[in-house]
Amino acid sequence: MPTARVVTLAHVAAAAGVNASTASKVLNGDAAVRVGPDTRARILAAAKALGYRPNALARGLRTARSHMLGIAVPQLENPVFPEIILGAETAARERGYSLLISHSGEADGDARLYEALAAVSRVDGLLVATLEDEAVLASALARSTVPFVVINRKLEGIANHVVFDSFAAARVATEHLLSLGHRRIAHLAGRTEGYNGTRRLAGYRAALEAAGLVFDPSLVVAAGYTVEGGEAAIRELLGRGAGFTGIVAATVLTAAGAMKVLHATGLQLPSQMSIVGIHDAAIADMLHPPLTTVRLPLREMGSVATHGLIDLLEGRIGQVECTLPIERLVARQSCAAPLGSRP
Amino acid sequence: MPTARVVTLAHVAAAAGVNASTASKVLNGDAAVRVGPDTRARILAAAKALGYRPNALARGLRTARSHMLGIAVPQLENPVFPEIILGAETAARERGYSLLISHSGEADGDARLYEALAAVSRVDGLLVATLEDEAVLASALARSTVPFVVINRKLEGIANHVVFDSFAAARVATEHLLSLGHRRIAHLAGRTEGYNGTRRLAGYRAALEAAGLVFDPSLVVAAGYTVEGGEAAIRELLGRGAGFTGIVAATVLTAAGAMKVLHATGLQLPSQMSIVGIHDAAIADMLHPPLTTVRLPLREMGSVATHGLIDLLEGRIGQVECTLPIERLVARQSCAAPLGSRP
DNA sequence: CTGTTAGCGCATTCAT
DNA sequence: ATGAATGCGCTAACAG
Repeated sequence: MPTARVVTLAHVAAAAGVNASTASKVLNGDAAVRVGPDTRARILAAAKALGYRPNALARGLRTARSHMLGIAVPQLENPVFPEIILGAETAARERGYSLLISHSGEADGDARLYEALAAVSRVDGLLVATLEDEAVLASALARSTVPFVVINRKLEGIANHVVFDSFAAARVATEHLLSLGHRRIAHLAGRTEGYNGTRRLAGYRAALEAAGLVFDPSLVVAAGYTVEGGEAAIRELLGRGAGFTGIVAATVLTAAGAMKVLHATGLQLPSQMSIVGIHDAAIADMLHPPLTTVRLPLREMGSVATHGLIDLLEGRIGQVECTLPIERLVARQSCAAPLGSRP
Repeated sequence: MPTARVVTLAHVAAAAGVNASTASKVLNGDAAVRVGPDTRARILAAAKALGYRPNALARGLRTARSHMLGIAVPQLENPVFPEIILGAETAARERGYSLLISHSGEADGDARLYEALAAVSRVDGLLVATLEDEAVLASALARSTVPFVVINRKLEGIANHVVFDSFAAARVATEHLLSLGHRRIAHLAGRTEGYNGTRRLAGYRAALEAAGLVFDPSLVVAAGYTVEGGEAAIRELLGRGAGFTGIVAATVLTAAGAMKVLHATGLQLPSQMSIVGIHDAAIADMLHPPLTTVRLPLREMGSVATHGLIDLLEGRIGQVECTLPIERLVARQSCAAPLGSRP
């Protein structure tokens, strides 16, 4: 497999009749270099004519900057992660960086996770969007030799992070149901220990209390972030016999799982049961009925984290701490006024 | 931002009291080197003790192999691509390669696409899963300086590709409906010019004809590969008034779009209309009713393409040409016997 | 204004 | 069985 003829800086310099270092300065737009306009033109012309492409490896070796970023995600099945990656990849490209992907899979135990992170070697920095247990993640990250920004959660003792306002997301979702007249609203929570889980639960509760309702723990079930979790949780809730007419689901997958069970139960959506999901994934609009959601700035989260990481790397800033506002509620057909309310 | 102390080969060599070149040979398991067992042990121990990690950039510069692969995908919104990426990333990691991601977005025109590919510079090879027009893609690829494998389509004049059996996928889907007693089966086709589109159409038609039915062009509409395309196509079909009781949808997104319209129309699924989708994405099970699908070897396609590309790179093989069999039909609740059939 | 020199970290001849 | 020397392609000091 003969690699195609590769044009090096030396070729360009030779063609332009200058020294390689001069060509390097000109091509890199080194501001501190004063060079004759004709020389500059010759170099540029030669580079273009020869189709010169700098060797990123050599440059990286010399400058100790690979211009590559790694992103660690737990999985690709949940649409949350492709969205984050999309934002990250776009931002990275804008800034002249490439994005190396690594999915940690079912990594448990920090050694395994650390391996996944280390596999993303030769990167200048790391974007971390995994779902590990706090302690495990912190321990793995403590060994990192490069700067990193944590996406989608705040970690005790770790400065750099970009999150969105999970509290507001749940509050807005709950308020929507409240405004429709619902008074008994259940919450299919995420992981009630995690950052997002606790914030969402708090947002749900705050909305309830602001409306003068009392928080009823029997209306809350931890459902995780999967379809199966949603199914199990709604069954549990239904089994408890604690009447409710609306549901705030922690994610769109949780909502989908709940809807499967509700359909099986024969309950009519939205007339007999309303549901709001948090995360406006494409699937929300494919569910039946189309799911009302809170649109989350996931792409933006990836993008902001990436710009922040690069700024960090380049010494422009010292820290990345950002909480993005949620976008808005997207009303579809999964919510209606509760049955009992006046018509 | 002081980069953490970095251990080089020289450090290891010094610690072991040997020359760097010796350490290099031992650490790389160079077979042609005979080295004293104690020396070898000392080197290995020193490397481990110091936590030596070879500098991938330096190694790449020296060997002219970056051990990085690029994957170009058109988008991340369609779950097809994350699945392919997952397979590719896993395979790459198994072989000691990293995966650099690049989404070409709405690239049209080969210059733009070429830029996207070139952005994935510094890679040893390229995995190409874009959706471009044949000519555009071929023209962009012609400029590639590295070997590539095309995923999910065959291209005129381009040898290396990994596809799945699109013909069989559509045939199996159609046969399922046939076996249930359907006789008027519509096809929401993909892009009827593309590789997959034509193969699927052919598979659909073959199944029909094998069952002694005549192919009716008025039952086929090009729907592309999006939800909106599915919606438009089913409306078109319904508008034609050509009666049918079953639908073979080119993708799960197409099927989801069709189902939205069918629900809006008030048709009962599956009692009044059956539907099968091609591609067993996670969403299939979240639709209502859960969608019967043909499971496609997407992850495997990514994995096989990646192994093939690496084999190509390493000179183990000369060509990658592979058509993967489909996995199987996954029956859910979107199909039933047609109304007219005996009970 | 431009050229010279040096070296990033590694793998690879070729000598011992 | 090991070491010395060389250079991959590039950029950064420093000369001139």
